[in-house]
Amino acid sequence: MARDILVTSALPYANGSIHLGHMLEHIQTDIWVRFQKLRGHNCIAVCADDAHGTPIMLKARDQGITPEALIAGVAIEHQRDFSDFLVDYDNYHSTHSDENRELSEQIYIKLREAGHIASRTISQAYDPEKQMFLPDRFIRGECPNCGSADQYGDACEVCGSTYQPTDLKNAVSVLSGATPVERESEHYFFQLADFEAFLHDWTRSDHLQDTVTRKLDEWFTAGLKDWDISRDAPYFGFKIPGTDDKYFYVWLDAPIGYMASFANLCARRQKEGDNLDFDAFWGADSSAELYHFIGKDIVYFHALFWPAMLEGAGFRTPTAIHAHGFVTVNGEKMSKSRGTFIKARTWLNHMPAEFLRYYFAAKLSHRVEDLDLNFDDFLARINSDLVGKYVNIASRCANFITKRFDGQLAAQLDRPELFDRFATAGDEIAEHFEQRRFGQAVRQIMNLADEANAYVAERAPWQIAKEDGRDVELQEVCSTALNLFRQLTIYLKPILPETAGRAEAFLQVDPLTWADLGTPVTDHAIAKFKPLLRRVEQPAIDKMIEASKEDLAAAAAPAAAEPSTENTNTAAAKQNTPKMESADDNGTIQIDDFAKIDLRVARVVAAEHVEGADKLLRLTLDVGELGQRQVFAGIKSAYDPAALEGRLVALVANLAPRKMRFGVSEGMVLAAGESPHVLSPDDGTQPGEKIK
RNA sequence: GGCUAUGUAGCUCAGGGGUUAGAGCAUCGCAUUCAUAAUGCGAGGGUCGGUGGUUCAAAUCCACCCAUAGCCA
Repeated sequence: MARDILVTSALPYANGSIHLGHMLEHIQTDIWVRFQKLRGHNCIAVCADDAHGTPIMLKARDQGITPEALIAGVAIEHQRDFSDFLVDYDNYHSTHSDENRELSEQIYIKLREAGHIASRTISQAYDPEKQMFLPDRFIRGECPNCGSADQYGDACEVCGSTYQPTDLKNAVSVLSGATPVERESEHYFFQLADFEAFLHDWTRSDHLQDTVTRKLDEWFTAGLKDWDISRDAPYFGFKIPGTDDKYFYVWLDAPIGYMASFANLCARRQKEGDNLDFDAFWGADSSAELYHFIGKDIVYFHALFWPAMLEGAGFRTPTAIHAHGFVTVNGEKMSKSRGTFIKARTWLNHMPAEFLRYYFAAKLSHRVEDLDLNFDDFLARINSDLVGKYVNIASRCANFITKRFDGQLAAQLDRPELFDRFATAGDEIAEHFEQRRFGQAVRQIMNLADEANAYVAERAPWQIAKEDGRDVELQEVCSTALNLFRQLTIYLKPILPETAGRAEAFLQVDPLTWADLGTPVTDHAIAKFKPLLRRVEQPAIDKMIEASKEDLAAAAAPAAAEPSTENTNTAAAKQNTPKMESADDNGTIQIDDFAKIDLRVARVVAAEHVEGADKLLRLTLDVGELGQRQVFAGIKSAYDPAALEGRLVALVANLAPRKMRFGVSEGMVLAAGESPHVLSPDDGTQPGEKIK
């Protein structure tokens, strides 16, 4: 029976680029989701950018743009990175969205009405110059315990003691250098202790890994405290209903972003005439499954606050939280100076996405453990597993079929019992995938690949080929091997979707699913074999590490004195603040509103028809400093693609990327009229220049 | 500092109170030439972070220590 499954990855924070730490999570989510889809289940994956909080407000301020413009640009970048890593979300949204505002307010109000929200006045460090309250990480001073200089407001990196920011000696604001003053402010608190009994039970009822449950015990032992869910203006986020200058803390509305992204998907599907019911997945009595993939650093948000919020507001709670460890590179924490802080884009510039997918899969377990990306191991593993074992099976047999039998597979197999055993192995492999023991699944798949190669060695088709009268045998042996290869392709498909696609093209079969395991392809024409994967070479790895170092040098210049609130892996720390506002309901807008639209000159690098699309052309645009963009424009009726190449056009560069049937569209080309006429800047402008 | 994890062959990892501790890669030998220097067969290599304890028996349980990672509303 098909299961209804909703899966999420943690929302990446919208103040920086996606890196390998993020990829560990998004890749494992994607593999699991693809596996479920391959098995025929109704599995939906959603994600979003986490767009609120002090760091984003300050970064936008630094760059002289609105937070909206900042997060719109980051959204485009994030979605391109995921898409190019073959991570396929059914919807990718933003926490700064109407859906999220509505749901956040709704949940807050329900919690308040149920009496779970308290308010009281607290005293906090305040920057009199910047006129804002300071999150702990924005204050530095001397440790009250050991006296070490230049320590953060929450903990000393030298002696390890933790304290309140007000305890720091000679404290200064990181933002202005001013001495913080104490100031009082009213804050709102979520009374977590109201849910003590519920959470105690929930955390030990198979929703969590055992180690996570054990870790959470300390929270119960210490006693559940109130959770501060408000922040003072200035803040970038949602205003709390019934207040003028209080905002939801970013961690309040971030997980609600899962729901918002799903709600957004429901609305989209509805427009397409497809019914996807929000309540069927989120209602208190939902029978759908709900899984959150997260990093170990944000366990308590997802395993305590989040279920309590959902319970308190009358929604269903997660089926399970899947926590994972962090990425290390060559045995050490990712390091910018060593060139091992590798961004997703840098990887893609030097290495196929699937190689990282395979390597992560090969080493992932269901446990909360860190995963080491060791490049020597990586190189050996990709080349020997994928090229030497898996692809080699097809590579060494295909030629006989092509040259001696005109590409035709035999009518029956040489060893059907071997084929059957490969199919039977699927039960155990599926169970490993299901339980997220990807490493064990891969190990088992590679054992099968070894067996397939041993079979070929044993039957030695190259020997048979030299002897007259053994043609049928030759054809059957090679057909058997190719059918084993096809089964391995099914097993690897969640991990290597692109390679599987090439293998399907080689075998000339429809997209493979798990259900195809038991039936061999016989009496069937295949295509000429072309290499499915290329080996990894050491120089490519060296170049990637070099490029990561250069990345850092380039980023260091404009970065300025902003403390990093995101740790090296998943999105984490979020903090306080400001005011934005646009308003005006009379139809006019302010110059600030116009400034939100990032209009750019772009040159059409390539234009082509899109197969299956009536109105669209696929444009590849050079946008100067913003790089290349793919845009789908509805101008097929008016333009011959060839005539567009080389032309300058006007591009809305910060339009949220939109996933279309044919790919992701990363912007909008301006055009006028019914049979559209593309607007062109005069000659003399350069791609990437701002239009204002 | 507290807590939760991790520490097994050169590398990456399985295993987990009981015969000689496993795999892949790397190394060495042999075979093979169909294949992207791919494949097959075989060999060498570790006393399982350290110390102490429980037990007839510990890599496997317990305590402490060391190293590493994360979290501390």
